Amino acid sequence: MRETGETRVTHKMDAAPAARERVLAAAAEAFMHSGYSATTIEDISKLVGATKGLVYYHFRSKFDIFLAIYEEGMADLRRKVEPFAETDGPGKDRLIAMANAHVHNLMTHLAYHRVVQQAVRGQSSPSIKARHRDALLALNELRKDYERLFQQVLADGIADGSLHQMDTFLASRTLLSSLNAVDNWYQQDPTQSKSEVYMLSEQIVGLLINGYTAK
Amino acid sequence: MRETGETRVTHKMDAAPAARERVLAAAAEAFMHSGYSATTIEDISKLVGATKGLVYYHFRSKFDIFLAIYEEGMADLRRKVEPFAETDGPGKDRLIAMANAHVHNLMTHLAYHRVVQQAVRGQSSPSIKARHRDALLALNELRKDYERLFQQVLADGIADGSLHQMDTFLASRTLLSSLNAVDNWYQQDPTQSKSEVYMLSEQIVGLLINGYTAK
DNA sequence: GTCTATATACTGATAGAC
DNA sequence: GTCTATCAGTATATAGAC
Repeated sequence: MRETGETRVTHKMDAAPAARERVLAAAAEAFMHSGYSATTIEDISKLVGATKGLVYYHFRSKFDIFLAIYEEGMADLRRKVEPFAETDGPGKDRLIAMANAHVHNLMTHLAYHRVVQQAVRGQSSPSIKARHRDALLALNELRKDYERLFQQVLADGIADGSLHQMDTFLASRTLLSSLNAVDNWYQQDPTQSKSEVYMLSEQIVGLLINGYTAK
Repeated sequence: MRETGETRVTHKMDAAPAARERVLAAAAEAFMHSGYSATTIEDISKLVGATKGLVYYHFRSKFDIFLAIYEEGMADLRRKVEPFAETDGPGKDRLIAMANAHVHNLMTHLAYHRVVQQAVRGQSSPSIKARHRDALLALNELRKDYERLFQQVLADGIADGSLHQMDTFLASRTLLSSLNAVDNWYQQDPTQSKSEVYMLSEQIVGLLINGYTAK
């Protein structure tokens, strides 16, 4: 998928992150606040505390920064959610665990998540370059793969009777877009403890999976 | 709210819409496909079949076009949904009727709806002008008013026992953002009949309100 | 009312100094 | 590796012809 032959050392976890990672984090923050188009390379470099030269040393183009953020965000999300799809137990329980992992990842990696969401929209820009278009289509495949995890667990839950009969394609679409929609209104709060984040996530997932109607 | 003293003749409904309305519709379409920032005035004027001069004759700035679309879209949505909040009957039934009206409006006015959604995001742009910021805050109040319709009906439903006990603020947030999230994946299809649109809307609302778990 | 021409400013990206 | 300087392209908005 990557045409460059660069060797990427992931998860280096130094005390001072490499410049490349600082650029990525700053760009995610900037894209989150202002959107991709409205964010300038200068915005990003200012956030890093450097100049444009630094940014262009580490990335070929603004779009490449976007791609890197998307890939990293999506890979992390999948890493966190997939294990719950593969456990044993009723489909309902697995679905709830997946949904909680999804929302929790969203809340704790809000910037990265919002960038991924931006890619889902604005793919049909008329003036988009052919090369960019292909890259977005490839990312869309990653998203579809992720969606299939939910479709499968929904089907399992219907089969074992823990979920009611429904169209699993429509249901996965509706559920996932609902989970993602949390990023529209959730705001990170530094005073919020880890357990508070978990509790909020469980409340939201409870409403989404069990609905609003009285039993 | 509007500082200009212009007299706006709304709903003129001529066979040939006024140029101003054609610009608005074209802009909504362009904003939907490419986003606000990536859309140029030239894109809009080309869609109308005219030049930039026309656009700037009817609107002072690109941002003013955005505001006009938001206001019109939000007013129309409220006009369609509010009546269902004010009927008699159990909260659950009213909530379902409101949700259906919301999703149906979204599906049939997709371009306008996506523009409204864009405003909900990207409000915290750092380089935003003070005047624009105030206008966005005013629009946000319209959105909050609309959200209160749902909060009230949720509270009614809890009181009459048709909905289960829950935090109505969190629930209205979760429900509304889920309803709005439909615009991320729904694609208008000219071959789809009116009744098919209604049926799809009811399926989605059913999943959102009743949940996915077996009864 | 609508178009043409243009002023003014900004942005992505490059080249080369250090 | 990072910065400075700058180019080339594009965008908003205006002024004035028709």
